[in-house]
Amino acid sequence: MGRPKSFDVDDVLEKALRLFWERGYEATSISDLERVMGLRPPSIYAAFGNKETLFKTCADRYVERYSGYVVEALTKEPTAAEAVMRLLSDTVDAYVHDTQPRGCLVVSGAIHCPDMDEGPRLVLEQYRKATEAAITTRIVRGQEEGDVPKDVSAPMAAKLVATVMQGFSTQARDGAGNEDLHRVAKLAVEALGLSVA
Amino acid sequence: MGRPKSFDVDDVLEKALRLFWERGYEATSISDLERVMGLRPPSIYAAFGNKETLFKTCADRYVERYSGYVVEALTKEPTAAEAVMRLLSDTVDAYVHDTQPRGCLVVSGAIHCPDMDEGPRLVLEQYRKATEAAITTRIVRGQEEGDVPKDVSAPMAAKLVATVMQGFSTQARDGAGNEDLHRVAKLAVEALGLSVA
DNA sequence: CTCCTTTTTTATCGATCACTAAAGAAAAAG
DNA sequence: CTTTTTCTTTAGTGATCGATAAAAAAGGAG
Repeated sequence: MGRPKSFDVDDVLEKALRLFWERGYEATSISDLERVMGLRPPSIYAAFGNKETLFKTCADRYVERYSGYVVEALTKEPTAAEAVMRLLSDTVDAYVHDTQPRGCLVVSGAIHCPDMDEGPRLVLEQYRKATEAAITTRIVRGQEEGDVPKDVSAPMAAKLVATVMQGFSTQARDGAGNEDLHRVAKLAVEALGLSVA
Repeated sequence: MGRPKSFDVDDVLEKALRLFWERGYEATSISDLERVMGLRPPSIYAAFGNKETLFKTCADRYVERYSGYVVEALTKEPTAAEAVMRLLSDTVDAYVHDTQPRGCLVVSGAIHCPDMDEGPRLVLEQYRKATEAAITTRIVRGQEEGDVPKDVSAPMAAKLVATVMQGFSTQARDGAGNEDLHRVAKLAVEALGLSVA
């Protein structure tokens, strides 16, 4: 019962996500969000709490809707080398894409926040670390299955992959071309030495 | 003639630089700068213009005082492979250092600014691109001098190195250890295939 | 000393920040 | 219909943003 919402929650959330993605947490004001969401402040606060909880909701949405390729790449390929190659390749396509803001919300969305130990920055940091951990797990699996040499340090190889992904976000925002970054991704994987022989 | 300044310009500039380095351009307020510089607003504005020009002055200072290792690494080593190895190694030491803020001001100091086409963000972007260009130049030189295979794409190899450096800034801010990043740097260089045979 | 220049201090400025109280409007329930 | 519930609109809150006007203070020049 009661008066029904005049807007579609999913729709306005997508618009907020796009703005946070483009401008980052701190540089996006409630006033900016009002404009793109087409809502007055009380509607925003009633529906999403406050700016920080709205951002967290958007971050979760980003991971669900725009980062699916990470798990996809790490689970759908037969070898760790192929998984990592696909991961980096799909990352490039996600970061340099005509219909999306450049770069990654998780990497570049909240670098500097007043409090390092809580808030948006920490949420994204946890997502970054979860990604790196997932890569480590995939490489370890490769070693168990025999497609990755045992002398490779899975955590360090994974950290290099994560580092390259994070660097790609800056590169994408600086205007790097899709094709160039694909070549860089290929170079990076070759240097990893993940394939046996 | 006239009343002499009550503060040392170099000294307060260093303090402003450290704060921008730690918190980034947008998250650092004039009020914060007042506190660490020990100055009242009119003194800051009279000496440094406004917040944006103060940041640019700090960015220039950062490059001069804390990024000297880049040119050093690219000019003082006999081969491109050694130059790149030293560059990444010194980058790790610069980004994870007990007496300095973690990460890089040029990479992480101004990700999101209202105007993409001017202001702090653009200044840092230009520094990032200058670094990548310098790496390219060094690798090309290696090819001319015969220590880098001719079939390597210098621009792409340089972009990978720049990407890893940029990723290191995020890694450093996320708490990665100095030793771990050194291992990652070594991995990255090995994968580059810059050495002939 | 007095004058002149520059810097300091004090006290703000208007704009914008994130956020909200209160009243009006739109639906379902009775 | 009236009542109840929920949402939207209007209009603002105090706090902080970057930046400044005006006056007091500290030096050198004469």
